[in-house]
Amino acid sequence: MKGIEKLFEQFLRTRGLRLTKQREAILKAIYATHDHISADDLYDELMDDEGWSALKISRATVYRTLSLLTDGGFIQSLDIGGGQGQLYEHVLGHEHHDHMVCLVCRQIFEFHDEGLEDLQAKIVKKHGFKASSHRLNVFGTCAKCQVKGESSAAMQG
Amino acid sequence: MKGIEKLFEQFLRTRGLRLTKQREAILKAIYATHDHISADDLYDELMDDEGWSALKISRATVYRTLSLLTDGGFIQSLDIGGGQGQLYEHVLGHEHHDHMVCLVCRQIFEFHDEGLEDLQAKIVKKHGFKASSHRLNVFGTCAKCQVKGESSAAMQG
DNA sequence: GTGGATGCAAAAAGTTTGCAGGCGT
DNA sequence: ACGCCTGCAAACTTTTTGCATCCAC
Repeated sequence: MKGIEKLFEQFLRTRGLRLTKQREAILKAIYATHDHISADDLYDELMDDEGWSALKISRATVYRTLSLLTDGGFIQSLDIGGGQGQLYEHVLGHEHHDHMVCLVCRQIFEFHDEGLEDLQAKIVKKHGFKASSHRLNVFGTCAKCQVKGESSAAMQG
Repeated sequence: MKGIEKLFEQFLRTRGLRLTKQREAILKAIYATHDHISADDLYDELMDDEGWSALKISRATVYRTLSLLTDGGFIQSLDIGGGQGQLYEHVLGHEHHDHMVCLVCRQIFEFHDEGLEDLQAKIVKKHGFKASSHRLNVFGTCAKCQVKGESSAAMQG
């Protein structure tokens, strides 16, 4: 965690950018949650967490910093549809994974399979494409909601 | 193509909805292109194609119909990032595939691999998740842009 | 004729940008 | 002190919605 701040500072330095309190707070906040969070929710969280202090953070700065963090590879965004815009998650200390999105409860589950990654890489390469990243989102119903679904279906007849 | 219109009509009927000229035109337009198109571009295209006729179509109707078509499984949307909103593509007569997005030229390439589909399905099921659909987007550099990249890199260095 | 569908324009939601002043280096 | 960074508010983009009118059935 401290290491990440160091890395961020280095990243900024190499770009001739400055480490400000706002940027630090945003980095911390997004690394403090292990959820997939929207820019707006992150802003709200920062308002709560930082409310007691004199530190003020505007939405604009949140967006600007999020973009910066994405460039630096500290976070990545995903869009799970439903028109709520981008969700962000931190990358460091949280290796690559794919997502299963439950369409009933909107919860997001992560999974990872090395064999799948290898096969994907092989196929893409076969097409002459040089992959730098990928995003696999599976939509459906999670185990919990499948059970709930059955019981409510039974109630309906 | 005629068959698709029939299917759409049936779909509307089962929902107690009506087949209007606007809906027909939008369906045709999205099945006429084999590209991934945004709502706005589709709107523009409709304005051109239908400009000579008396048929008027508003953006609102485009969005409403796109949503209807997605519900009916006639089209599907994807978001390739870059904040240009959703892109749509037709589904019928155009079986499931994944996407490779070239970050240089922004072109989208489609591919499909049965083995990959099977493996994905197996893994997801293993997690107790019931998948209804999935979206795999691979980001990177297409073959053409790799070549271009090399030559421009050579120029710079 | 009736109720769903449309166009228009305003509203929403998410994100970006211009500018004057603040602050990290 | 320099000039990057920030907050603010306005602008922008994409999509949704309210309402009076229109038209498919």
